[in-house]
This record gives sequence, C-alpha cells and structure tokens, in this order.
Amino acid sequence: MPRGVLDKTFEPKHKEDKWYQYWLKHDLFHAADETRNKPFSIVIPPPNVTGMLHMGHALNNVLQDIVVRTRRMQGLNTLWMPGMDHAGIATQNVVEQELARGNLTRHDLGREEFIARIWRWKEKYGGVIINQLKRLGCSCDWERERFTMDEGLSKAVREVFVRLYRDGLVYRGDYVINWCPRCHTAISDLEVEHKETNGFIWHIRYPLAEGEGEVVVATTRPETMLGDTAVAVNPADERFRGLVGKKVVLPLMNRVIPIIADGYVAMDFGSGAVKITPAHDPNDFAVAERHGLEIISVIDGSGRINENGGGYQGQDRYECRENILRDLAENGYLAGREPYLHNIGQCYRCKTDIEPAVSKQWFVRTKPLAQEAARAVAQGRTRIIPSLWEGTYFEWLGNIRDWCISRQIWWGHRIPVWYCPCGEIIVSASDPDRCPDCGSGEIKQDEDVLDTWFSSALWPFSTLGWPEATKALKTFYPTSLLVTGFDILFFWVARMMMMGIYVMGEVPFRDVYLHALVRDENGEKMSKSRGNIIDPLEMIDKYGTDAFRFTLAAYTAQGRDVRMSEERIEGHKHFVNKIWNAARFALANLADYEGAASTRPGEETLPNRWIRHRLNLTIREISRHLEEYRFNEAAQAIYQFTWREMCDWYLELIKPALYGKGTPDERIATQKTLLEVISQTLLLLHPFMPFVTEEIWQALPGGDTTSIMISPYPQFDETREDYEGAEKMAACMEIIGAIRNIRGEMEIGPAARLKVIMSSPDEGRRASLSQTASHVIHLANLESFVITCDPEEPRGSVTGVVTGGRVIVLMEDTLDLDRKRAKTEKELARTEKELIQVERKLANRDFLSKAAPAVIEKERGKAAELKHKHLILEGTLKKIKGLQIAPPTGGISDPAKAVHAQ
RNA sequence: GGGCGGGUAGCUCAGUCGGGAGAGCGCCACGCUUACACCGUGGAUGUCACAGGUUCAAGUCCUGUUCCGCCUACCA
Repeated sequence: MPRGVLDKTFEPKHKEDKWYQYWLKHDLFHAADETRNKPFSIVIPPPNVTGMLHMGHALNNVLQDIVVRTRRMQGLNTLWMPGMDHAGIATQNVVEQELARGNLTRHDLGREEFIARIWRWKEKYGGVIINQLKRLGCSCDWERERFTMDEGLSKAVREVFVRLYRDGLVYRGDYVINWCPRCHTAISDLEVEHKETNGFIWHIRYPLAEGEGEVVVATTRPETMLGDTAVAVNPADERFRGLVGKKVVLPLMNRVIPIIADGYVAMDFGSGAVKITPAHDPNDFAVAERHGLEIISVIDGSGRINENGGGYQGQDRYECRENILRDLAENGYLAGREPYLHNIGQCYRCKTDIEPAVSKQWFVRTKPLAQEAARAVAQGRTRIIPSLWEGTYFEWLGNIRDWCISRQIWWGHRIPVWYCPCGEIIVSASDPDRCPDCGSGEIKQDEDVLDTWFSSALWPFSTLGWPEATKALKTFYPTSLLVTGFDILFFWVARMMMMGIYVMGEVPFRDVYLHALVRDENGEKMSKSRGNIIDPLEMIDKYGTDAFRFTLAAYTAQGRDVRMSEERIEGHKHFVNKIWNAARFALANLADYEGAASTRPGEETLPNRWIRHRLNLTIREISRHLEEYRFNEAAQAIYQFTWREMCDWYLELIKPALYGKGTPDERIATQKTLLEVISQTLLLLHPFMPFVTEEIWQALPGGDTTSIMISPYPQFDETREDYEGAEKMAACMEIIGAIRNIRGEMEIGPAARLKVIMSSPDEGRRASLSQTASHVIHLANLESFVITCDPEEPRGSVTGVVTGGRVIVLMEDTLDLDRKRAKTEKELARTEKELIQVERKLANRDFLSKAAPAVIEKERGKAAELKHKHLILEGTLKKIKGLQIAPPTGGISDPAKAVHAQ
C-alpha cells in the first residue's frame, strides 16, 4: 500500500495475514538472550497438543499479547515463550479412539509402536492451535517454541524427579487413590470432579456372629460390602456399648468381621455404624491402618467385581449394586433406605465415576514445597492479581495432600526408576544398563508415566533451557508475569510455584494475573453439549481479529466472568471502521503536509491545544490501567478518546482550518497536530488491535517504515498539560451542546442556520468566547453568533443556560410555544430538584463543619450556578405563559404587551 | 459443611479515595453535512436485591436476610 492512501474499507481477511508474515519476516517477535534493555518475560500456558482454539484460549492469549506488545513498545527486551503440552491422557485418548475405529487397542500395538503412533499423530494433526494463535495476532517468539515431551524438557523432568527422590520428596507406596475405570489409570485429587447426585443411603443388618442381635450399618455404596473387613462405631456411642470387640457376619459373603471403635465415626449420622471397606474408601483405609485390618479389593481396574466378590464376580459395580440390594432384601438384611443427596467423584477427562482403590503409586510429598510456595506470596515475592485469589491459594496450600504423580498410561514421561530382581531400586536421570548393586542387566523400568502436570510445573524454567545454565535462563527467569485462568490455580500455578522455588531457589514469576472464565451470553459455561459455543475463529472470519481482540479486552473486568456475545464483537467492528475512516480523513488532509514546519507555540489553535491535552491525559490513564491489568478500563479509555474526543469533536473542529478557512500557518499547525494525534492514538491502540493499526501506520506520511510494533509507546508528559486551553475549548463545546440541544428539542432540522446570541455578564468570559466563536458557528451551523452582555431575551427566542451565561436562539416565526414551554418546564423542574438538594446540604451545620473544604466549596459553586439557572428559567417560563394567555389577536406578534399584562 | 463472587437502565455490564448514578447495545426523533449510514445530532429510561446500622454524606463501609453462580470438602 503506497503512503498516504488507504482502501475505502478495511478488509481484515486480506490484511491480517500480510502483516503477520511481515512481522515474522522482520523477526520482530524474537527476544535476544541478552541485551542492554530490561527484560520482560511471559511463558504461555501451553495449550494441549490436541487443542483447538476456544474462547478461553482466545481470552488468555489476547491478554498476554496486549501486555507483551505494550512492553515491547516500551523498549523492554520482551520474550513471550510459546509451546505446547503433551496432555497425557487427552492425547492418548484421541489416538486410542482412532485405533478403535480399526477395532484395535493400544495393547494390540504394544507400547513402543503405540507411542510411535502418537508421535506421528502429533506431527500430522497436533499443534493446529499454534496456527490459530497466529491468527489471533499473538507475538510469541516462535523460534523458541517448546513441547513438554521434547528432549530438553524431558531431561528437565528426569532431573527434577531424581532430585526430589534423593531429597525424600518423592516416594512410592500403597494407598487408596482415585482410579478411573475407563482411562485405566490413577488420577490426582484435583482431577476428580464432584457432581451432586440424588442417591440413597441403605441400612443393612449385619447379624452378630455369636448370640442374638445385629448391627445396622448405613452406606451409599452397598456393593462395596463385598470387601468389608470390619464395622466401626464411635467409642463414645452408648448404643453400641458392649458390642465393640464382638464380631458380625458379613451378609451374602458369610465372612466374620470384627466390630471396632474409631473416633472417625460420627454418632449423629446414618445408623452410627459404618461398614469398613479399606480397599475402596480412603477413610476406611486409614481406619484399617490404625486397626491392622485386612484389605480386600473387590473391584477391578475396569469397575467390575473381581475374584474376591464371590458369586458377583464379573458384574459391573452398578449392576452388582442392584443384585446385592435384591439379595439383601430377599434375605431380610435390608433394614431400609432413605433418599440422599451427595457428591460423586468423576474423572475430569471422561466423566466416568471414580473408583477409589488401593494401588501402588508414586507420590510427591507436597507439604514442605507448599509451605515455601505460600510463603513466597505472603512475602510479596509473587503478586496474585486480583488479590482475592490469595486466600484460595493459601487455603489450598495449607490443606494440601500428597500428589499422586504416576499414571498407568503410555503417553508421557516415563518414570525414571528401574527395578532389579535383586530388589535394588535405581532412580536415575540417565538410562542405566545394569544394576549398580548386583551388576545384573535384568533391570526393568517402571511401567508408569508421570502426571502431565508434573512437566507443566517445570515450564517456566525448563523452556528456558534448564538444567543447562543458559543465557536465556539467566536473563528471563524469574519471569515477569503469568496470565492464566483461575481454574488452574491449583493444577498449575501453585505447582509451578512449588517447583520453581524448589529447583531454582526463586519464584517462577513476579505477577500472576488470573482472568475469568468465558461464558455465553446467558452466563453459562460454553460446552459442546450445551451447543452454546462461540467459535473464536468464526468470529475472526466474520468481524476481524482486531474487533474480536478489542472485545475480549473490553469485557475483562477483574474478578468477573466474561460473557461473550456476538453483538459486542460486531459493535467493535464498527469501532475498527471508525478508526479506519478517521485515518482516511487524516491522510486525505495530510497529502500536502511537508512536515516539520516551524510552528510557533503561540499560534497553536485551541482545538489543537485541547486535543493534545486530552491525549496526554489519556496516555496516562491507559498506562495506569494496563500497569494494573485493568484491561477493560484501558480499552474503554482508548475507545472514548478515539471516538468521542478525537472523531466527534477534534476532527470536526479542525475541518475549517484544514480546508483553508484560516491562515496558512494555522493549517500547517493543525496538520502537524492531526498527524501527531493520529499516530499516538494508533500506538495506544496497537496492543489491542495490531493489524489495522499497522496497516494505517505504514500509510502515514513523513516517517520511516518502522513497524508500529517496535515504535515507542506514548508517554505521559507533565509539561504538556494545558488546562487553560482545554477549559476554553470545553466552554465552547458546552455552548455548542446547548444550541444543539435546543435544535433537537425544538425540532429544528440540522440544515436550518440559526441566529444565536451569547449573553454573559462576565467580560473575561466574553473575550475568551470570542476566540472560539468560529467553532460555534461552524459546529452549531449558525448564521450569526453575537456575544453580548445584554441580558435581554428578544421575543420569539429560546434560551439555554450554560456556565456563566446563556445562549439565546432566535426563533422568530418558527417558534413553537408549546414545545418551548415543555422544554423549559422540564429543565426548570430538574434544576429545582437539584437546587433543593444542594441547599439542604449547605444548610446543614454538620456538613459545613465536618465535610472536606473542597467538597463544601464545590457545593457552593454548584448552588450558585443552579440558582442562576433557576432564575433565568423562571423568567423565561413566565414570559412564555404571558405569551400563551395573550389574546389571539396579539399572539406572538406583540409579546411585550403580553408580558406586561401579567 | 466451609469459602468466594454477584444482584445497578429494556439487555450485557462498568463504577478505584464514601462527596453531583455511567458505558455499549437496544429504543424514539431529526438528518445520506464532501472520513465514516459500520455514520451524525438530540432525546427517553434507575426503589443501585431487601432490612437495619455507621457517617455531615452510602451503589461504595459494617451486620443480617434473600436469590443466583462458582470453588472446595474423607460424615459412610
């Protein structure tokens, strides 16, 4: 596109790819390992390799890009580290589904072949999301792109595991873990979703083994009774006094089990007696440990009853439940049931009901790590924004339980542990070929892989090259900021804190900004099943990336969900169009601008002074908002400035000067300011709307072809404040507003040129207003504009009250008295109401003695102004009434008489 | 069970230090004025969930109530 020319309309489709390629070609996203400039770094929350861009990604990455682009323009050595997560279970699921279409399972292929298959899948289909991020305009340093399973990161994973093991922070043992019968793997507590479900509590009779009597137990899961090894009651429970130590017969199984006493049992719940199934309930497991009970697993890895379940073997756990209930009832063991609302744990991946099961797994001892992670935030070494999440963070870390990190799947980092038949356990970062103890070559590596989040926890330093002491690591760690959704505060953020501090001895990031979830316009979570998904790419196709990005930013208020609606995006497409057309207007009027013409400050026109002042303040406002991650406020500020101030007022105000209605100097001065204002506005807009701003930027006259991406971000400059000029302009704008208001209310079309008198008793004000008279004439479309001290309102006029005076619009024969009366009455009523309020305040002695002086002063000023306004309006209304009651013959033609007749 | 957030215009939501209730969209009226009808100008619209309290002054601070939403949790 040649300089100085823009297409009639902005076509995002054509321009977005062009500029993205341009930025790539000029290597503008790349951060140097070392520069003199202060570093700024963000690591991307790595999307799953199977991921497709959804609203959550879009929001997350647009916010990051806004910060990154701003910092880069501010001259920091800015790194946005991109990459992807191997997403263990999710990815394995995808490839297994693919196999299932050919009626194959991973076991048919074998481990090695299956993993090879996943890698091939990854090369072919994985990472679609990376290109989608590019469409969002993300300015990641793609040369550094990493993958959690790549060589370097795998090395980091092993290294950390070994360290943790040596420090006694990783251990292996048999515990009740959360087992997903569909994924066939253990999952961590965090990966269990709790779903409220209507169920029942069944009461079951367990007869005493000796003598008469029974104990009634209460349970929500009767099928687990197959694995019961005790019945527990509270030691203080009178009802069971004398029974503790006796035995009961487990119905249907005819196994004799003891009655034990344990404080864990609540006396006021259920029947007061709890069946203990150590293999399938974490609490029962703990009870069993305390009492040395037998542990009998009765449910296998697929959720079926195993060989310990007697006649129920082979049945699905829920099918078995029905059968057991039937059998219990038939044999008189069922004492009753009551409806019960409780929570059932489900696998967060596949929504299958979790089966708690005893199993040998690897765990991270989290307590010591969590303490440090909490301390770091408490000491302010890392800031959590918005701070209300701090409480949640501390709460979780304070009650943290050990982290089960082994997974019985194949896709992931295989646990770097080898077992020798001699009993030796080898934990090593590199593959050993024989047992260091007995020298045997028969060693076998642990079959399990690590939880995906284990490698994610290392992301801030593993991506920078750790365990190598790279320059990048030195420069960019700790990272400056992490931007992510609050939903992974525990999954990811807390664990990065733990690992970062443990491995690096320093927190992984200075600031953590937690953004909200994106919901649909009804506030519901977007999901495929609800069918309420808004596809970001579809929005981009329809409205352009810039409009879409701006929308995301504009509605990201801290601590609140983002409710996405298509209409909002459309609205911001209009904003893009507005910017585009403002630029076209500017370019058309800058065609002959030679630049750098000497402008003496004294010749600066008021509109120029005003807009510069406003721009300067807007720069400060936006910078402050961005500094504190108030994206919505920053977006609103730039929107208001661009549209309401620059377009609505400034561009209209300067048209006469540009069209040569003033002096040549004025014209050049105005061109200079126009170019400056447009440029600065584009710079401010760029982080939000990278594409349209670049397109315009490169068409601007004068400058070189440096990308806007690396042009300096505007800075607030105290010395450029100009309240005097701004106030003069504001007074002029108020008058224009008052005249327009009268025009509207009196229903005078915009084409009619009006005669207006501006009356003010203040000589200074009159002088100042005369400076801006031409603007009033132009923007209010006047035939004449007279400034006078004469308070007389000519007959047939309509008056508007402004600060320090009034504007009188001459209507002559077009005056509609009813309208005028209605308008005046309405305004009078409003003024009266306000005046009463203010006067009541000023009459209050407590107010006068206790309120801040500035507040009182303000109220006094307000009172004076309102009184003045009230007086004028009253007078006007009186006159109108006089005219209206005048005899028909007199009418408007003889208003003076009518007035005096009153 | 514990914790957090929210209830402000028809809709979706801002509102930072307690001091004259705002925006966008929608709606009404008038206008195609040579950047833009994806536009301009003007206009209408509020029991700031409810009840108390603190204060000269409360959408804003405190207490309680209520209705939504979310997170978290080993009473079977």
